[in-house]
Amino acid sequence: MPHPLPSRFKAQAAVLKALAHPSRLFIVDELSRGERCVCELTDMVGAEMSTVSKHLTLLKHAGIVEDDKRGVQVFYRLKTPCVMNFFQCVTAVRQNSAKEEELQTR
Amino acid sequence: MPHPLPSRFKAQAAVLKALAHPSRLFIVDELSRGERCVCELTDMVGAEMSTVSKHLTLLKHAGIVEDDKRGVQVFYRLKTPCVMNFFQCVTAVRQNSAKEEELQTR
DNA sequence: CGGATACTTGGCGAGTTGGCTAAATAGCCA
DNA sequence: TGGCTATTTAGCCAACTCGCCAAGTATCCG
Repeated sequence: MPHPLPSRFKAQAAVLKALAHPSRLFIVDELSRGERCVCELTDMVGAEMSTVSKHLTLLKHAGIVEDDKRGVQVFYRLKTPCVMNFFQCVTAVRQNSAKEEELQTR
Repeated sequence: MPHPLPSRFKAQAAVLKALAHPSRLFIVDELSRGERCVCELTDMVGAEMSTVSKHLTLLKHAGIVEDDKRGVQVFYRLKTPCVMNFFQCVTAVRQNSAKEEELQTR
């Protein structure tokens, strides 16, 4: 057994994995504009509430969001606002690839 | 059918998904210090070369790295240097969660 | 040419993900 | 209490991921 990867990469990958889904990315983007309850997010995502609830649980376990029960509703909000910084770079990567594809045209 | 998620989230999620694996994160981190050939990365990752090659192909398709064959070797390098900005925020999320867990101790 | 080295591709198996429906849980109000 | 609404949990299944080994391709060199 040569080298075990530093556990730092495992932990970082776990956070990225939590973000690596269109619905979860949408949710994070939406929460960057303020807290939302599960039913609001459910309407916007366009999936079953149980599915959205699972996505939120996953984001919570990854340490990206936190929740807060008020009456019969549960409100979620971002725990680490800088999460949105991701988007800038992800967009840069995408535009880069788009440009490449255009150039290739072979 | 209520709302289809903007395709922007799908594309962004694809990039994050490519990064969301410990070995690939390690590779990207390593490439941020300069180009490397597959055999160098293989030694460092500690997996079969075929496995590392597959990770590199995946990163290439995501538009994160590009390659360059020189003789019998293939060198990979980052296509979008800002990819490393991710790490700062991912680390912040992780420290945030670590703190939470410490506080909870219930 | 044949052989060695560097890499990629194909295929398989174990494990994970993500969606759904149905059932359970919790809070509010009559 | 019962009924209604909001949410989570459980269970199922199809699809995907990731590792390995084996086989294929490409380049260099003798």
